[in-house]
Amino acid sequence: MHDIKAIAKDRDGFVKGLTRRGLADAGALADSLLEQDKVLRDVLTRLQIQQARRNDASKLIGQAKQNKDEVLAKTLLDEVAGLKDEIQKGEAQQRELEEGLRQALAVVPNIPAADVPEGADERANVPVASRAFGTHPGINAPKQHFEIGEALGQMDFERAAKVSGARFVYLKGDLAKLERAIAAFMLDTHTEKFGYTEVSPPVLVRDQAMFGTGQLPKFEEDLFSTKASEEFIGPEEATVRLDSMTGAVAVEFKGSRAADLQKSFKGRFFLNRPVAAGSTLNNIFPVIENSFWLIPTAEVPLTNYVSGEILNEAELPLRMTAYTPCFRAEAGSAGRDTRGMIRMHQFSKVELVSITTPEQSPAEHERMTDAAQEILKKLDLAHRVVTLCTGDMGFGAQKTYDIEVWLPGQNTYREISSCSNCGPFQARRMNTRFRNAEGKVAGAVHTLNGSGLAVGRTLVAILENYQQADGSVAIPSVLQPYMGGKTQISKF
RNA sequence: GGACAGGUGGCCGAGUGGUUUAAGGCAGCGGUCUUGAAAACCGCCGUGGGUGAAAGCUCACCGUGAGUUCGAAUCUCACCCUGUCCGCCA
Repeated sequence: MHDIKAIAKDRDGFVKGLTRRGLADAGALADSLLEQDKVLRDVLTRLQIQQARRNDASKLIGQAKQNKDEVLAKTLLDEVAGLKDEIQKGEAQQRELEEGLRQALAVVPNIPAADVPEGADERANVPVASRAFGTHPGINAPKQHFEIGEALGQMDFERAAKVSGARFVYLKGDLAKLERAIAAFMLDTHTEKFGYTEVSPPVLVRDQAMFGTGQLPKFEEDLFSTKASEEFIGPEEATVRLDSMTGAVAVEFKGSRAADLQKSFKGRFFLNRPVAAGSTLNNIFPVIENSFWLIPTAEVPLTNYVSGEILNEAELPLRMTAYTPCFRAEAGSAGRDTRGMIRMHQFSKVELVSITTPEQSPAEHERMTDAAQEILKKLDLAHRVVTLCTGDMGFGAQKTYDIEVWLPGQNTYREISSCSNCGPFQARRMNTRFRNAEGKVAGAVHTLNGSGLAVGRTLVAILENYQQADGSVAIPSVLQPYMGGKTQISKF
């Protein structure tokens, strides 16, 4: 989330940054935001003058009543009689304008860092030569990971489809154990070598956490949700109208939790008998769903760990790592990567999150990328690193490195990690700040996140890079201790 | 899921409609005293916003949101969270 004051101070920088990202009308957006802010401040200024007058008068009324001076009290009461209405109107206006501005700001993506290359899509990403590692293994007629896994009898997509549908998998035997070994190896490396604290976080979270890291409100269709409970809203809290011409149904919520209800209303109704077009609809009720979200990445619970807090600079950087399942709806990916384990509705990942100061964050970003690469180096898997161009970066990122591992079976590099510096963007959404050495609040922290690494794709990479001519798969030496000393995986 | 009790500054804690501008204490910072320290004493000590060149003036915030009132930490309603007991449960 952007700071409106920062936009006001540097409108051109804001417009230039968003234009670099590919936004067509950044100038108009900036003007609209600044205009909304101006209107809000005008309302505030007027309202506060009225509030100050009311406060003074109320104090005097209190004194007068204590002195039994009913005449003076009455005079003062008459004086402020009209003020109450105006103040309430002003407060309502303030709420509305603040909410409007907040909503408008909530969907604006982060500004790319100055050293991010400009471009429209992944073709404009720029390799980081100094971070390239390894050589492609010479494998004769390499197989793809699902061919290898299925031939081993330890990877089963058909049964997963029977039970859960497309984009799920069963791993069995040594492959199931290998997944666990990979995760344990990653966690041990990050905690022991890089000082990350291992965390086992919640994987179901509230709206507010998803808002904090930027998945909501814009990317709801990528998420899965649970239905924790549902509620039928009666006529005291909702009015339902059916348009007799178009048949369109309109719902208006009222009462003290109207705003919450509006937010939780997903367009479902409960009917206790058929209704005809007309004005009164007493037998149709809106259904409110109270739900949790399934995390698409552990970035969400790890980053939100510090939401709403003021941290001491001395305790930064905060480094956390977690091994969790991740759930993604993959809306809009229909037909892409349909075979194999590359794109799943459920996969596991070891995540890295750092909370730092603005001064530290660029260095921390490099360090985090080092930590992620260290895993691939120890596994001796060839890979390259690219700096994402402005058009390919995620919503909350100001700079992102993708790590792409070589997959002989696919004869290509595939993303296995994405390390992003989000700057103060998420911290502002979460309201996480820090106190400097002098004890003064010194603004929003910077947040960073990166995969360290995607466990499923790491397993894919091992299968394809360590495949043997006889159909077995060699186990990388660093994983052998985690596999009970085994050196290879074979059919049985 | 049921019953009850709670939620006040970094922490503890007082406060049931009107000089509350949130008492008091602890911790922290500065000072006096001291050779130095401790003690004692004095002062400072929340966040965000509006306005302003600044000093300052001012508004909001006592779990969250709405409401009653000239005036709300205090009264009303809803929600969230915590604790204890009961029930269920890996």
